[in-house]
Amino acid sequence: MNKYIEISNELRNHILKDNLYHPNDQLPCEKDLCIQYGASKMTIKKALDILVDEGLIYKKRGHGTFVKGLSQQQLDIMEENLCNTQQALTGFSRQYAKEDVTSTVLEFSVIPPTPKIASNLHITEEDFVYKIIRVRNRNGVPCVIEETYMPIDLIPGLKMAHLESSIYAYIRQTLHYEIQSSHVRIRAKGASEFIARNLQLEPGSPVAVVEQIAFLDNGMPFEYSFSTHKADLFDFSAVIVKKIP
Amino acid sequence: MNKYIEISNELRNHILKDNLYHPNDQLPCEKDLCIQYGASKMTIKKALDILVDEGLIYKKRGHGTFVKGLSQQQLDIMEENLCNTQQALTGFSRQYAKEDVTSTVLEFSVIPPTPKIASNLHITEEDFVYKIIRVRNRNGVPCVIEETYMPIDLIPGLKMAHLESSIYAYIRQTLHYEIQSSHVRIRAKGASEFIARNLQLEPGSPVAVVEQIAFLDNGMPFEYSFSTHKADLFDFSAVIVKKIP
DNA sequence: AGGCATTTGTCCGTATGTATT
DNA sequence: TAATACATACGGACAAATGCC
Repeated sequence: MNKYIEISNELRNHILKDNLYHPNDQLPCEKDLCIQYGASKMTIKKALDILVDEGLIYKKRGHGTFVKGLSQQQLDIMEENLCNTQQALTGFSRQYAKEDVTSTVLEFSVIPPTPKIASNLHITEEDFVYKIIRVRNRNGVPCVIEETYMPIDLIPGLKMAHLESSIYAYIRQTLHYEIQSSHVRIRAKGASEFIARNLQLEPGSPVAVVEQIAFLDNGMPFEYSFSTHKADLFDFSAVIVKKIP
Repeated sequence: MNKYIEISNELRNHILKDNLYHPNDQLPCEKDLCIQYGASKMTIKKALDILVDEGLIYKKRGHGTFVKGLSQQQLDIMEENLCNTQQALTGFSRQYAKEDVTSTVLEFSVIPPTPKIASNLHITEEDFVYKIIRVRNRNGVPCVIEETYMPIDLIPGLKMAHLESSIYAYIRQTLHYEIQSSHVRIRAKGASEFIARNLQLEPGSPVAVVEQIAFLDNGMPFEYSFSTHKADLFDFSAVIVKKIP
């Protein structure tokens, strides 16, 4: 593992687990951290900047580096979520790996894409896409319904069995692609009759919809999806840090 | 302005506005960019890494740097949102600066905080907080209702007039504090009777709730708020980029 | 399969700038 | 003013991944 990753992991643990650094504590200055970790200033800076981006600490020029005044609840959320943010890129099955996850496939077909789908998947309307509609159950309870489109050229050989377990595992392990990033858009709405029926809700009940475009590490969008979550099971966290002073 | 910010701004414009670099295009290699911009490798790398974080480009070691296969719609969203993500830290009035924004103050009082509020604002239950409930109107239409708590010690002298315009402007311009970051949590639910009445909705209609803790550049949380958005006016975008290979 | 050139990644050292106390 | 601490920028050495021959 890289040095700056290791240092940032260690410092993060000191804040979130070891209780070595508490909210509002000042961290050792960069020079001391250099000595402590036998690293250069750039390496320490890089390690600290990761924690700044994660929302754990802040730095003030001429002053020092400090832990933010975070509540225990926030610390807990962050401990759970820091990996989770990354796990958004590992698919539903991995995200809830500890729980009993099953899928009910409602539709699995190959169709020509609508203009919107073609555009977002960066293909033409003459290409074909898989259309997949799945209900995801956690511990036997339906909680998300996913409508997914993927270019067949990019993800060849997709079978029903993959849908019932994890498409992401197929992409990673069989096709040897890596997922690089994902652009999400979150909205709320009332459940349609179709959604309501499959999530065991009343029509019009509040649901959260995550529109996602996911990219492979070759820059191509390979998945365009709409995940509709039961409102009371949906919880999305994010940290926004000011970059430009 | 810093060199790496300028370079990254220029490259971003080449992608989003000048149409100089298109989706899937390869950018010049770092060495060439060094020559082109008269900058060192580290500076170019830093500029490019900003665009990677923003979700515009990706890099492959031993191969090069490329624009992602983004749709025009995505490019539009990003052009609008790249500033917006940062503007989440400037408050509602700034965010919708082009539109006619008004506020209706429903409650403005000073109360002792509940345990949850005290914890998230990192104060004791013996401190006091402002409690503010405001309806925000865009072009005369109520679209968000905000329930806000702020420690009176941190934000002294807050008056009704500030609530009717912008609290953030007061904090920045009068108290000379800067907002450093904000932790948000997004959920969906059905509107309560109170929410429904004030947003001119039917009770139970879907709404999006943003729970936010905002931090000053001294590390202290100064605002704990719940913003309830009319579902059809709520739209949140985010980019998730895989950091660890 | 092996070797080579290309390209980005990591890490170090150093110098200078800027904000705070 | 001086000391402190983080920020920017440069250059160089070596490592690791990729594509091509």
